[in-house]
Amino acid sequence: MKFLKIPSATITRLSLYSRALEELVQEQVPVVSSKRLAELCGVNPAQIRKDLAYFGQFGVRGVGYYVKELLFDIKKILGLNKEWNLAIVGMGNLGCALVAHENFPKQGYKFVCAFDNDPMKIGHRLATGLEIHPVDRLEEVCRQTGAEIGVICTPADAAQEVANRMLAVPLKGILNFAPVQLQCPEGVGCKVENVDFTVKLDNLAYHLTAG
Amino acid sequence: MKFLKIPSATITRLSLYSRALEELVQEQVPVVSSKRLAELCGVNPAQIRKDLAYFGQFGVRGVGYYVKELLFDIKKILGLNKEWNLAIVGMGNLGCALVAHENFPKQGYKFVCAFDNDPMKIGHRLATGLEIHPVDRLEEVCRQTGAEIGVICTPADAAQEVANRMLAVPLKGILNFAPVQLQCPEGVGCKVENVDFTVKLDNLAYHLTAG
DNA sequence: TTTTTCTTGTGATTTAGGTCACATGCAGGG
DNA sequence: CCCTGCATGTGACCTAAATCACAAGAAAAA
Repeated sequence: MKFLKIPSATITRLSLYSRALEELVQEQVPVVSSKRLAELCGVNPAQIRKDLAYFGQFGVRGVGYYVKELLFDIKKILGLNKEWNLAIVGMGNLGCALVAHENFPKQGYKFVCAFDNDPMKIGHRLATGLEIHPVDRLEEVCRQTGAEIGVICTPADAAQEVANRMLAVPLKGILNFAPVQLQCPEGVGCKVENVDFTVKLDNLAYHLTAG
Repeated sequence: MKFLKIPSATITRLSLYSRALEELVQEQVPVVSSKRLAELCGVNPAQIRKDLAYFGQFGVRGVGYYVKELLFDIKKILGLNKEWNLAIVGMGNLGCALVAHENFPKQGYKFVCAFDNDPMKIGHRLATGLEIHPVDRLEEVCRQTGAEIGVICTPADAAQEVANRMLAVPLKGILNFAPVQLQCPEGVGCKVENVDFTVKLDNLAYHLTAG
């Protein structure tokens, strides 16, 4: 395979494939065809083969893909063969829910530090044992704890300020739950992903209204 | 403007524009150019004009767009000129956080009923006064309360079952926080939107690893 | 009134991504 | 050992979306 720019949609789908494969591992299915996997993920079979082709050859012609092997390979591609350290800012309802959420550790994501500006919360410990630090100390504590990815759960108007601090650490990835478009200076190698349920709801509202 | 299929990416961006315009209304800015709005949203100016062109003409040449008017028009296009009733299933940490989240009412989304299967939770009332019903009664309570959109916050293995019940109500839109690809029968006019932070995190992990 | 400036609206172009279709090659049966 | 069946891998094709570039039109200045 030649070196090509990999569509970001491909990465997103790899994540979906990985999830479906975990399921199949559970069910002790040894082999899966692109056809079957495509059904499970709701995509086109050729799409799967194309996506995988960016990274090498993983299947056996006439047979399909060995589930365990393929899962291992995809996880390796995505960088999920290591544990990722997360820093979270904004310990409101949503922030606390995320820290407690079981899916993160299951996928190898670990919260290593937490921040908030509310004096009532600072110093308090969460159920997981995580202490809440003031946002002032973000750079310092992130470095100490080896945080690699930042998670922003603050209100919209605080998010940019927090993002700036995260860039200063520097964290190289930000998962943003605040409903704002974060402005990241060019060239700073920081990838931002937005989790935007308001936007998703608006999509639903539109389709229910118009289509 | 002729009748064209509208890209779903356009709808997503309209939601972004709407958000940025709310901001501008706050700041009492009367007029905005596509150039300026594009900066705020991190998109191409022509993109904005193209997106709006699907729905009509909203600007004044040489001037720009009147902020309040445009906001009103976009909200109307998205169907946000009414209140939407939400039903939520799965009152764990995440579910409770969402019900308490201030952004939903701000945008005209209102939780009208809540469900869980845990006997410890059923009958209990949330801070908002919302009572938790057993999932068995989903169809009944959804109809009574006029729920229009379903929100799924259950673990992955319960999500499909819940979705099926929602289709039976019938709800016409589902916002799915569970990490599964919900299977919706063809022809049932139900739009599913996935809020998938695991996938977003995986994207970050990939970029930090490879890119 | 005429000219200049500015920004929209939109056809043309480019780019990117998704789908198709078939040759390739492995496995199992006769 | 050969033949048949099956699923991958991939080049060719097709579709859709983003960007460009410019004509049209409004307001302000001269």
